[in-house]
Amino acid sequence: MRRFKIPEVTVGRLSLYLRCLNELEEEGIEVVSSAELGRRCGVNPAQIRKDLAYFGEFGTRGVGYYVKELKEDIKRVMGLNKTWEVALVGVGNLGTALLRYRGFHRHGFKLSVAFDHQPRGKDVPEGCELFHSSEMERIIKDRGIKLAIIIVHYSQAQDVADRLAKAGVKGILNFAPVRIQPLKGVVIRNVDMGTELEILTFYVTMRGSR
Amino acid sequence: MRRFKIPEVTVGRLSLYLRCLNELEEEGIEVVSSAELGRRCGVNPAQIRKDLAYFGEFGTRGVGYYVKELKEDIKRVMGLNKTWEVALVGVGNLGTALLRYRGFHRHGFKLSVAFDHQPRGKDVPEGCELFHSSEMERIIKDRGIKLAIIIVHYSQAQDVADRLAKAGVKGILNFAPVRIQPLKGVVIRNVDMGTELEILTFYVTMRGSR
DNA sequence: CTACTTTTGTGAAAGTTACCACATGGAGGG
DNA sequence: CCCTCCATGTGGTAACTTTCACAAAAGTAG
Repeated sequence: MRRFKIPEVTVGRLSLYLRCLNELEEEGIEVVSSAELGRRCGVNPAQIRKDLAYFGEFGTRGVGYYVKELKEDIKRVMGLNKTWEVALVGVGNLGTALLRYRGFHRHGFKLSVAFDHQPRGKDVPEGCELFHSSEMERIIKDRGIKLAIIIVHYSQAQDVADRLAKAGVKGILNFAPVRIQPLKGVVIRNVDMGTELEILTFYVTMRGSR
Repeated sequence: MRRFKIPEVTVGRLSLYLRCLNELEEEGIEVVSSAELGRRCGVNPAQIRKDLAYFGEFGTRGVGYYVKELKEDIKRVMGLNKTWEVALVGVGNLGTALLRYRGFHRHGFKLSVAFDHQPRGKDVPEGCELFHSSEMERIIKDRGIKLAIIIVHYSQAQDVADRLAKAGVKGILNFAPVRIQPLKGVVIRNVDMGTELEILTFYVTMRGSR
């Protein structure tokens, strides 16, 4: 089982395979070939085999992959064989919506705490506690929370990230439209919805004008 | 000005440069070198020059780039020198939050119509009209809307996408956790927040265990 | 006008990622 | 027990991206 330098695209595809395997399981399919899996999720079969080969040998030659087994293997590899507590910072429009988003729970994430600099009057769903930002470091440290979602105004995003890192957070999902500067020992992913739309307009404009 | 096959990463970076140029402009900086721009947005200077070279020559040797000009050039290249009307399908938690998200407007997008199969009692912001899903094709066709955001239950996403494509939509931003099957003449981008968190856990788990 | 400085634009090298093609080895039948 | 079948795992290569390094061009000073 090799360890170092797994391409990010590979990791993204693992997540995709996982979703596809769940569907297969629901359909009662027990064994799947890389060809079939590839057809279903739009990935070249050789690509799938290479992706999996980074982590070991999960298939059986002449047969394929046992859906249930492969699912568990991928979950283990990705660290998804446990529930992760996630802190959310910034309880505005989008923040509130994300707290209520069921998708995260399905994936084994629990948004258990939220922070805002104006918590008064704000409403969070059952199972989530809301605190003032000033308590952020303390609570995250106490609970040993490793993942956080930043969804504050872009001018505050870097500061929040720095504080989260200091409190022991190891992974940050940033929705604010700024690239957070790399922090030692912290993995950062930026989701920029404005950019996503702009990429669309680029290709739409281009196709239209040629 | 070359045209074909611009890598997606390049387009994403153009959007990043644009954001950075806006900041420079606000700071009153009129000229910037690829070195300075690169430092600010964490991109190799040669990369920036290569990215821009796909579309023409925008700089002045020995000087750099005129911030205002480059900004306009990039906007033109990306098709952002106009306001785009965007349709949003699925007015649930996240859908509603996206309708209220100011970020899109800043980028020149106008979420002017929304659709839901249960529009009754749902509240959309000023400047946005809410309709029943059954009117989707008609209204999109009538208004000539080219961009849409899908944020419905994953079981309906493909069907919605097919209908949007038929109605003349050319670009789809899909937030539902399914890969939409490619549609002829339509650019599709998937934003999968579950996957984003999973990629984080992968790297966090990996770093922790080595 | 010339010499010098600076930063672009770009050919070529290095580094990544995706894909093909086939040897390998497990499963099952005779 | 051997033979056939079939899909995996993987070496090699093609395709693509990033980075280097330098010639070319523009501005400036003497």
